[in-house]
Amino acid sequence: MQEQNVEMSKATLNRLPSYLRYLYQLDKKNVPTVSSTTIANGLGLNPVQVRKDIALVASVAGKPKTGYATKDLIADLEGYLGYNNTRDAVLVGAGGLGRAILGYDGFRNYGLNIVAAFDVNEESIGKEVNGKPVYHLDNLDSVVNRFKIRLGIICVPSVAAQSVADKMVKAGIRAIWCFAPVHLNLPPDIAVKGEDLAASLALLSMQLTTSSLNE
Amino acid sequence: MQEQNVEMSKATLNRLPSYLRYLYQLDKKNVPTVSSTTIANGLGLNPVQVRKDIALVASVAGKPKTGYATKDLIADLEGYLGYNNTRDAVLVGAGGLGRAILGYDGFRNYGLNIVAAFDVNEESIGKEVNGKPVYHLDNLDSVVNRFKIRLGIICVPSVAAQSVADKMVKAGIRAIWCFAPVHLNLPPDIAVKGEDLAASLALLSMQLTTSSLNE
DNA sequence: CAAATATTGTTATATTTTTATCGATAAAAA
DNA sequence: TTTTTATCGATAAAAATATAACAATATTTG
Repeated sequence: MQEQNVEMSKATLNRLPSYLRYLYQLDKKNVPTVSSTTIANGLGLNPVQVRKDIALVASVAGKPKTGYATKDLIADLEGYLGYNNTRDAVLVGAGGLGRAILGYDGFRNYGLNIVAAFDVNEESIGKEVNGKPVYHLDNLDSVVNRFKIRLGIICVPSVAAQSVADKMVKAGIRAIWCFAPVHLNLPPDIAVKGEDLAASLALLSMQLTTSSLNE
Repeated sequence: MQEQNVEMSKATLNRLPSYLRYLYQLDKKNVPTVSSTTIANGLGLNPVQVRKDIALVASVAGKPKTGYATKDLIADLEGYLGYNNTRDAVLVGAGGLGRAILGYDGFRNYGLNIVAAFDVNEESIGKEVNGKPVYHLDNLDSVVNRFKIRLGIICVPSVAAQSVADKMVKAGIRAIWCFAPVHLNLPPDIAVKGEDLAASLALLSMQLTTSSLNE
């Protein structure tokens, strides 16, 4: 639906969700328009950078002296980030973190829908978590194929992560979100996003020592 | 303890944990030395970039034709990233995600120690999660002060996040890791890392459509 | 209605980050 | 022992990214 043929830098792409979060806040306070300067100040960025980022996604030009219509900007960002198109995903590993993710209904607002979970632990198999069925891992291939699912979430312990990732790829998964703090060896055409939460927190913790604040 | 006075870019800092994950894997296979080319190939990076990153943290020079000693490099990275110094943290919001984080023992390997959790839900107060006590939120200030804690983790619903963040800052917290997908308005000297998991997954999902793979 | 002002979008400049090049060197091979 | 090779570290070039400068233009103020 939305065009992404314009050159969109990695850095810009990572900033877009933060703009959106900021705009939601303004919209809730019924602020009808917003300037690049306001956004920049709110997020600690440069106003020109904000304008340039916005120019890449906005369908309507901003008005001098006024800025952008908050609701329009929200709609454009949501559209660009694909929050309007639903995409299905599967999750493997219905332990603590897996169940927490299954239990979070907010994914729907981002166009994401976890259709099923998989595990090898007989305790959880056959039950549901937040309305989502938990199947045995052996059924992964069948479900992924049947529903043509491309997105996989790994919440298993580190030792099992590579094996699960391999199974996912074999089943047809093309992008993997991995919470196990390990390096996955996968074909280069598979998009992998490692979410090493502990390392992420450690990085934040480092900033306390260094007192150099980088986001 | 470790010096960070050399100019370390944001981008480099984010790559360091991935080097470490990759090196752990090699070390487990008893690979004694590793070259920048090997690491770069494994992680899809440029070898020169890897060498430069390593130069900023390594205490020993690499040897021509051989590379770096795996264990030395691991030690240097762990040291630089502060995985050896323990730092305490508190967590607010003992719901699904909060409990999952409390239940994860791996934080210890990163020098992180969650000392207590806080909530307002009478159900969980007074109990323990993975050996960590859950107190009423009213006790946050007292605990943070008593143990001189600087690091706070927010796992409450979005509507409560700002209020919890304010309480944390008032209590003396200097760095906040926030899982609620909202923009927090806080003094500029407070380090904030927003962990918008759904947005993160949505970004990964976008790559499926665009088929341009950026990490 | 004219002047002042805030803001946009664009073009130009500066900075940062990445990648390429190259001489030096340790290990391996001839 | 000499030659070849893989690799490092440093410097140089290129690419990407961020910031500054500025003309154009709505809105507000006098």
